[in-house]
Amino acid sequence: MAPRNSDTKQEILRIGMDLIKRYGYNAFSYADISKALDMKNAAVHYHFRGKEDLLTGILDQYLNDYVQMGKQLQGSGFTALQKLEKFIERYSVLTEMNCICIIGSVASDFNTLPESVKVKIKELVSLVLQMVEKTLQEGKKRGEFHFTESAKTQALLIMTNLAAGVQLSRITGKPDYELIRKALVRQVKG
Amino acid sequence: MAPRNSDTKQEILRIGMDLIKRYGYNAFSYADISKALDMKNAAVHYHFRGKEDLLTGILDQYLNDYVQMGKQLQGSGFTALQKLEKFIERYSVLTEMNCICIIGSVASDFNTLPESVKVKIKELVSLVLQMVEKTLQEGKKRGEFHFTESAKTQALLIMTNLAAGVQLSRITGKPDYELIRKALVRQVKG
DNA sequence: CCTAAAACTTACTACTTAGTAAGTTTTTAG
DNA sequence: CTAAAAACTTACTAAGTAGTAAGTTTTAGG
Repeated sequence: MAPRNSDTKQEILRIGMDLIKRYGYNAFSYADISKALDMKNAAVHYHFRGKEDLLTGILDQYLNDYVQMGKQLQGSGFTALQKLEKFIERYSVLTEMNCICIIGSVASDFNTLPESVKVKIKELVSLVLQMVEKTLQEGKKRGEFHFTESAKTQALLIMTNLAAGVQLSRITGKPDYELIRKALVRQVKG
Repeated sequence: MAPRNSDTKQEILRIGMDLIKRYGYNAFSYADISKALDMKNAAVHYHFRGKEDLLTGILDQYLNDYVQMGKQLQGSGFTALQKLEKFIERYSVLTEMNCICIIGSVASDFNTLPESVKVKIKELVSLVLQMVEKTLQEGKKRGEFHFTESAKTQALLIMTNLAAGVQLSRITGKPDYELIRKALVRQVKG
């Protein structure tokens, strides 16, 4: 079913990430992945010893993606607003795909995860929050943003609006996500 | 382990709700409930034919609780701010218990749920949103609140701040929830 | 006390889960 | 061409999953 050309390990990570965003970590199995790639579950175990290792791999790649995005945006000539909108766009895409964000997904399953993964998630969330906070600070300095809360608090507000926005809109419909998205941009613009 | 005096059906609902808030719908089993009540899994099946019926029962009770709270607050002499704070308090308690809200929990598992349950969740979320929206409108009319967004949009912002606030603070720590809580109150006060 | 319904337990089924050991095919490098 | 490492498949296991049928205990009402 899936193209067998490219790196299998990468394919597994891709499928796994999609399943987490679509159904949640505790709702998918090795069988789901192996079926999607038209192989046996033992093949998945060959690349990732256990589900813990798989989740770790998925989180690592997600974290890496963010760092990559951060580097790309750094000194790119983009305004702070453009940077924020690139961040928001990720959530818009999720909404369109009927998915929720990885962070929101693993946050729900958090208490069922092993300690090593919990630590990784903490790192990931902290990194994302710091990136948003930094962009907000930059925007305020440049006179693009005029929010009154601290940059950290405003970053928390934005993160929660987006993370729960995709969750909620999956239930009540996409227009609600759009209302949230537009409102939070107005909020930071002041 | 649990007291066997009161209604078992109610006890099952209580345990089930706790498990959903703590671990998520797809992360608990009938065995978890029966063990907690020191009985056999078949006894749980006696009260709730399947997991779908159980979730429906839990959602019904949750919805009922909200309607009850709504009636209690209606014409109670409480200010709009006090009503809003009573709503927020529910999330503060969740944070303290290391739990997330039912809505956020089932939102993550939404795509794995049967259609009948999805409909019920939609009703539940709509009701909660309407309650918040109504309180916001009342507060604005009475000069307590001064937010600039529409009451519906502001209700969405508050709901997402709180729902994802408890999720995020379970990862990054309770202080982050407090930052969000205080900021959103400032936001509606204007 | 007696009966009948309610609330269970016992004992099971069929299926799915993560995970593994051993063997086979494919790819790669000398 | 060949050896060996990488990437698999086959064929399992042990545990957990929801769910059920039949039998037993408990409870409540006449």
